Amino acid sequence: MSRRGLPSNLRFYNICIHAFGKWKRLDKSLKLFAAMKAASPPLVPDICTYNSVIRVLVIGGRVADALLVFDEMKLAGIHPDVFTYHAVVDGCCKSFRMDDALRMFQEMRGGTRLKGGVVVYNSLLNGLFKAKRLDEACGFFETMVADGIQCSASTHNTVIDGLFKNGRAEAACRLFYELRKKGQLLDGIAYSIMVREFCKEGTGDQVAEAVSLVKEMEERGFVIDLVTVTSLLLGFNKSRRWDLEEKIVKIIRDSSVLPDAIRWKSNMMDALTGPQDRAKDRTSIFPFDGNMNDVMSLLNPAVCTDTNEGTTHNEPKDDWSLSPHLDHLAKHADHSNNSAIFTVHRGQRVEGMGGKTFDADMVNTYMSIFLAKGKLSVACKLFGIFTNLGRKGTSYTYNSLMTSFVKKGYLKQVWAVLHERGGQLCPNDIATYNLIIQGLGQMGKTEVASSIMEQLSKKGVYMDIVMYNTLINQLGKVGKVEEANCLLEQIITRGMKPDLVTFNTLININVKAGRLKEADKYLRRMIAEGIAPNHVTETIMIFLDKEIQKKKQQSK
DNA sequence: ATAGGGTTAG
Repeated sequence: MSRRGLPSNLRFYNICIHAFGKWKRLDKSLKLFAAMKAASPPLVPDICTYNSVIRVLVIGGRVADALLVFDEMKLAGIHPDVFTYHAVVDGCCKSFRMDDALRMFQEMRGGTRLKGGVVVYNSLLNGLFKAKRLDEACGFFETMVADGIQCSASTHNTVIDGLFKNGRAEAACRLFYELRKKGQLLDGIAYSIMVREFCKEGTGDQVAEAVSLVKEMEERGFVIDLVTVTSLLLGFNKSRRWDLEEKIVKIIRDSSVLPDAIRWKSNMMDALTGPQDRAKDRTSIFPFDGNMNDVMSLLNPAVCTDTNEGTTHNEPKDDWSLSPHLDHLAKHADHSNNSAIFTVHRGQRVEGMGGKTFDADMVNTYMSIFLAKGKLSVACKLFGIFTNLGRKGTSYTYNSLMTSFVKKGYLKQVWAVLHERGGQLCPNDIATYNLIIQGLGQMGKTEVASSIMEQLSKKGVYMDIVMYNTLINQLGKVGKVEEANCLLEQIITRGMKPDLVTFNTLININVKAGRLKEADKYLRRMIAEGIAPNHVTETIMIFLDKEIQKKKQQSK
């Protein structure tokens, strides 16, 4: 297509659609698309338009729609390029649609012979690890090498993190130390992952090891950012090694976030020792009367109103349009921000001191420390101080507060917090929904939790392994063991792999229900999957043993 | 334009 023939306006629209996507204003982007087509003379969407719209849909968590638009684009005779494939592959990976992601990837690599860069490979690699498909992830890593792709630091970080999260700590460490020996392709993030792992267990020795790694980071000139500092703070608190905190301040020469974080902490401690506002702890703002419709509408307006499904067929069809689905989306742009169920992006990235999120992230960190200690009212007070500052909480602030409320059975407070968020721009992230599922179980509303998951499933919304594990446990507790067992098959059907928690939960609920044979079956299956039992499994097995002994005694 | 902070099991 000749450059001269292109209306200059098209480029302008494309840039705006892309920009609004970054701000998570899906509605604005879609409206712009509609406006563009309605212009006179009408502008014809080009590859850049489609790439932008697809990216925007992915960012807004509307992966299913993004895939439909992707198909429409091909039907319209526009050939996807590497950017298009990158967007759809990335979207699929982030929403646990690994089979779709792999299919797209093969289409790109085999069918169109486009050569994707290392970024696409990294995206897929990360997705496979996140979906707990360890063997495939390792295999894919080899494919990458075979394809002649030059691994980047991100590749190694993804593999190190993926090995840790899949119970292969030893292999992860080996890779890290091997790369360190070679002195190549390791950056601050690799160190940060190692620091996190050493801090997680919280024994004094391990946290000391983490501190020495941070020292090495400093020597190598890597930035010790807020993510790393957060891991350290959690480690100091768990191990109670305050001497290490002092030590690390001395180690760090360059100005970094750590001194700021520690100063922030002492200011916060001062504020917290002031008079406690008990009323804030127990405000019952939410008039929860047991009406489950409220819960459903809170979860997802579209589930209740049915407006989205109904309109598709009643609309006058424009037979000439090459993008009917996208047109439909654009027409209903106003609702598009509400009907996104999850954001694909989980939390917000932290840029470091000076960034707007510093306070929010510090609150998050200390909130989880207080909550872990069961100091709910201190956490509430902290939350109050934070809200009075007039800042918007990131989703994690709410999530950690709600986790604790849910665990203590303060469901009213959970609803209050959710209502507070009602008018917010950003859709809740998946952790929030995991909490709701958990909360419903606490209220004895397992069947509601179950039906919500079923509806999400029907809508093609992605659910992560935590959500499944939570529901499996709840079904088991109310005696619906058979249904729980079925969920395992559903996990597999959806292209995910059950993890250690899934199997421990399944074994546990089957033991408790007296189904010893099934419990044994799941144990074997777990081992066959290459998942190593841990101390939780052991506890469950001891219980299983006792049950078997009891049975033998009875039969005598 | 990809990677790192927590959440699920006893």
